[in-house]
Amino acid sequence: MAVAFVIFFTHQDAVATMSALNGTVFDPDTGDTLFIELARSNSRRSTREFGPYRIIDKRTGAKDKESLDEAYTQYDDHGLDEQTENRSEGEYPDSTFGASTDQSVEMESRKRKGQPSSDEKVEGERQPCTTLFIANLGPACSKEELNEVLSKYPGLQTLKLLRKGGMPVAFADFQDIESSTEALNGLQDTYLSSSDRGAMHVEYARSKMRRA
DNA sequence: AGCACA
Repeated sequence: MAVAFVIFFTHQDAVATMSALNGTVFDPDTGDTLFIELARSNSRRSTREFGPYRIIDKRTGAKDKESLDEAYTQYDDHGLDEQTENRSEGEYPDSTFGASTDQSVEMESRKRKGQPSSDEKVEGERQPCTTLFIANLGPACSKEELNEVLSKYPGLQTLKLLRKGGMPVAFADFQDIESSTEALNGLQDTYLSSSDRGAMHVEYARSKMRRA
């Protein structure tokens, strides 16, 4: 029995197509009908693959289950970009269809032990960078106050305080990663006198600050 | 958890 996975752009499209095609006789000789249901987890695809649909059929003559696992393993290895995926944690079950390959089983067990695997970023930690992102600032926080605290650390170059939207956040750029790391470690979980909440939260910024 | 500027 062959198995196929089809990706749709929207959930609605998938459901509509499913109800339209379910039960369709596709082999007039045997009277076999299509059986369609929503997959247990989404196919994972890279953003590069948008546009015309692609057919992926990597069966090598092995039995269906094994060949599908193999196809999924290759598919997963191809250009997967977790960050650009519009997926929130827990929206889908942790185990995908391909989770029975040795590699993903190994990854699953590492996840449970809280260890990063080779091709997985450490949760909550970002790539070191000269720019720091500072959050959990109170509404009364001023640029002057922040500057006072930040300039205790050598190498501070630029400080920006953003107040648009909700609570203010700040970006602080340092001379080099050594300096920004010193400041990050020193300032993490420390309090500003203006704060009406918890301590500052400092991380490496997602992207380095661009100087004019 | 919240990440802009060019």
